[in-house]
Amino acid sequence: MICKVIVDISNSEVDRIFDYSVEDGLEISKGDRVLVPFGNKKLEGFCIDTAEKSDYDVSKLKPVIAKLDDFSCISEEMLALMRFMKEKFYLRYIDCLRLFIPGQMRGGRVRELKRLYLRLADGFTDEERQKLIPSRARRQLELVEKLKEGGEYLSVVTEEFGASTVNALVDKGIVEKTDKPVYRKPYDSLDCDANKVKLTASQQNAVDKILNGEKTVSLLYGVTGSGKTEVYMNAIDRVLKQGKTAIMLVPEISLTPQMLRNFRARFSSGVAMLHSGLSQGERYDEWRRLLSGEAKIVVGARSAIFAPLKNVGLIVIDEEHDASYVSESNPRYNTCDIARFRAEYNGAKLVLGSATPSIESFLLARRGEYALVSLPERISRHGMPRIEIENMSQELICGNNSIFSRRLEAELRKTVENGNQAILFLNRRGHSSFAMCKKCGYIAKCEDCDVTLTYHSVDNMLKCHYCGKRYKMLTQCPDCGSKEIKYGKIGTQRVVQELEKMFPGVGILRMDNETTTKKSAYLDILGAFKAKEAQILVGTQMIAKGHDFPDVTLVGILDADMSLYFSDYRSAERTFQLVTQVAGRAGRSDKEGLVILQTYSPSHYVYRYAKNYDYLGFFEKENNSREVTGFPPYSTILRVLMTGEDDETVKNCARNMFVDIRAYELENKNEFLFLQAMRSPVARIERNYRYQILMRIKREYEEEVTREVYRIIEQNKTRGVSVFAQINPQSMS
DNA sequence: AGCACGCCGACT
DNA sequence: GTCGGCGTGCTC
Repeated sequence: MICKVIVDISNSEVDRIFDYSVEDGLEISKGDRVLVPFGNKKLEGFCIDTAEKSDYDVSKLKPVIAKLDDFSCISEEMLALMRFMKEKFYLRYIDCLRLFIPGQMRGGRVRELKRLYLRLADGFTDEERQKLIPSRARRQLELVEKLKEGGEYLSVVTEEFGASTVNALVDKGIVEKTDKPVYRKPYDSLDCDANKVKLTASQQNAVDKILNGEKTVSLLYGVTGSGKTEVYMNAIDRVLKQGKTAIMLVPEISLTPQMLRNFRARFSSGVAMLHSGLSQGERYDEWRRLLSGEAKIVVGARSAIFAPLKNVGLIVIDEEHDASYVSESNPRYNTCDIARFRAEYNGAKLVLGSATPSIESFLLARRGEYALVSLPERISRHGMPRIEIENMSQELICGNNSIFSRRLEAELRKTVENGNQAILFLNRRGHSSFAMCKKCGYIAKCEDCDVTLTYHSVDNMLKCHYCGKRYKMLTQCPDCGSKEIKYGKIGTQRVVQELEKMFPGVGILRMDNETTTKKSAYLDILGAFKAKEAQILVGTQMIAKGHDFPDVTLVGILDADMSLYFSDYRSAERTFQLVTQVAGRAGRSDKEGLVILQTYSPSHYVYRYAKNYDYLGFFEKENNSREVTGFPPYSTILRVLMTGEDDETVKNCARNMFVDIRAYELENKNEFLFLQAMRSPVARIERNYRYQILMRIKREYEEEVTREVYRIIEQNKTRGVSVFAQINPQSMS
C-alpha cells in the first residue's frame, strides 16, 4: 500500500505530497499522523490519502516508520476542508492541518493523564463466570453485574467494593485492568441548573426559520438584549435531539464568560470549550472530548470552527461582524467561509448573529442568498442611552484646546459627584494615523482612491495604502488655510494625566493593549472597576464589548474620528459598529445613560445614523457608497504579499509575478478594477523586506481571477521569498 | 526547513 | 596543498 504524506514542516518547498510505502502489519488510514524518514531524519507527518499506485518510482519509496496516535485525528471532512482552504486562500497543506489539531500533539508533547480502568474481559459467558466465582462471594458477583453496564475507574470501584474483591476477579481473568485517559475539565465548578427559558413567539419563530428554512445560512439580526443567545441555545438543543452536534463561535476578545456559563448550565458536560484562555493540556483534553464524541457542542473563539466534531447540525457565529473572525497572519482565512464549507458538507445550518451586521452579510441577506431572520427591536429605545455629538472644531474656535469638550468635562464632573461611573473610550488602530485640520475637519485623502491617507512618521509622508501613492505631509489646510494640523493620536496615558489634574483623588483605571499584555491583568482591571474601586475607566477597543457595568452612566468617545478616517474602505462600517457597541456600555440598568461622542466631523453620516441607532438607514447609505466606489462587497481586493531577507530577491520576485499578472489583466480588462505592485506600507518587518501586488477584481470574477493569480504565483515563486495571499485584508501591515 | 554536494579564497 | 565560505538542489 502507498501512503500520501504531508510532512510537518511549514515551508512551501516541502509542502507537497510525498509517497511512502506501508509495510505489512502496519495499518495506516487517511487522517492518521505518521512518523516517516525524510532526507536524513525522521519527521512527523499526516497521511492524507492511501493508494495502490504511485507516480514515483515505487522501488525508491521509503516505508512509514510508525503510526503516531491510537486514534484517527483528521476526518474525511477536514481533509476536504484542507483542500478547500488551499484553493481559496492559497495556504499550505501543513498550515491547515496544524490548525486542525491541538498544538501539543505535535512533537509528541502530549502527556495524557491516565488512570487505571476496570472492565469485563471479553470471551466469558455467564455460566463460565458462575463456575469461577463461588456463590457466597456476593461482592464479586455484584461487581460483575455493575461492570456489565460499563467500565469504571479502578479507584472508584475499590472505594465501593474493596481491593480484595477487585483483585480476586482480576486474578481469575474475568476483569481486566487497562489505562484510560481522564480529561481535565475547565470550569468544572460551574453550577449546572438547567435554566430553560421559555422563548417568546418571535424567538421561537426565529429558531424555526433557522432550522427549517431552505437556506443554509441565516442572518439573525437583532439588537443587544433582543435575546439572540436564547435563540442559539434553543436551536442547538433541537439539533442535539436529532443526534447531531453544534459549533458556537464568539469573538475572541470578549471571551464572554457569561455565554460560557450559560452553555455549561444548559448543556453541562456535553460542552467543550476552545479558546485562548485554556492551558495547552486543557485545550488538548477538550479537543479529545470532541473527537471521541463525548462532547457534542463546542463553544469558542475563531479557531473552534476547526473542532473535530462529526455530523455537525448547526454552526453559530455570534457578533458576525467582529474583526477577530478574520485571521490576519500565518494561515490567513475567513471564519465565515470555513463555516459555510462545513455547513454545506454536513448539510447543516449556519447562523450569523449581529445587531450591526457587516455590509457584506446584510447585502447577501437582502439579495436572498441568506435567510434574513429579525428579532423585533425592544419596544422602545428606552434603555439605549442618548448619544450626543460634540463638535471639536467648534471647541477650538471657542478657545478650548483640551482633549475634552466642555460638555464632556461638565458631565464627567456630574457623574463623579453623583457617585456613578464613567468610561472614556479611545481609538487605537494599529500604529498609523492620518492628517486632519483641527479648524475645519478637512481630511487628507488620496486623489485616486478616495481613501484616507496614512501618516508615516518615519519619512513624514502621507501614503495611500490602496495604491501606494505618496504625498508630502500637510503644513497648512488646503481648504481653510489653518496651520493647526492634527496627525498624532491621544494616548491613554495622556488622558489619565489630564483626568488626574481635573479630578484629584478620584479613582482612575487605565487599560490598553500595551499595558495589559497578560490576560489576568485585563480581568483584574475590569474586576476592580466593577467593584467600584475607581470611578473612571480609560481604555481602548478592549472595553467596548462584553461586560456589564451597572453603575456606568456616562461614556465618552474621545476620538471617534480615529476609526472613521482610518485608511480602510470599511472605516465607516467599523465606526458605526463601534459607536453602537460602546453606547451599550452606558445605562445597562435602570439608571439613564449618556454617550458623548467627540468629533471634528459632526455632520458625517455615520454619526447621524449611529446617533439614532438606525442600522437600516446606515446600511442603505453605506451599501450605495460601496457600489459607487467599487469596493467590497461589489469588488474583491486581492493582496499578494511577498517577504524575504534579501531586498533584491523579493523585489525581483514581485516584479516577475506582476509582469505575468499584468499580461493576464490586459487580456481580461473587464475583470479588473485595479492592479499595481509596490513596496508594502510596512516595508520591513523582522529583517524581512516586503512587497505587495494589489488588485481589485469585479466580484463576479473573484473565483476565476484568484485561481489564475495563484497559478501565476506558483509559477514564479522563488527560493528565499515567502508568498501569501489575502482576500479583502483588514489592514495592509 | 535542513542538509549534502560542490566549486573558489586565506591558512595550519 | 587543505579548511571552509554559502549557492543550488533535493527530500517519497
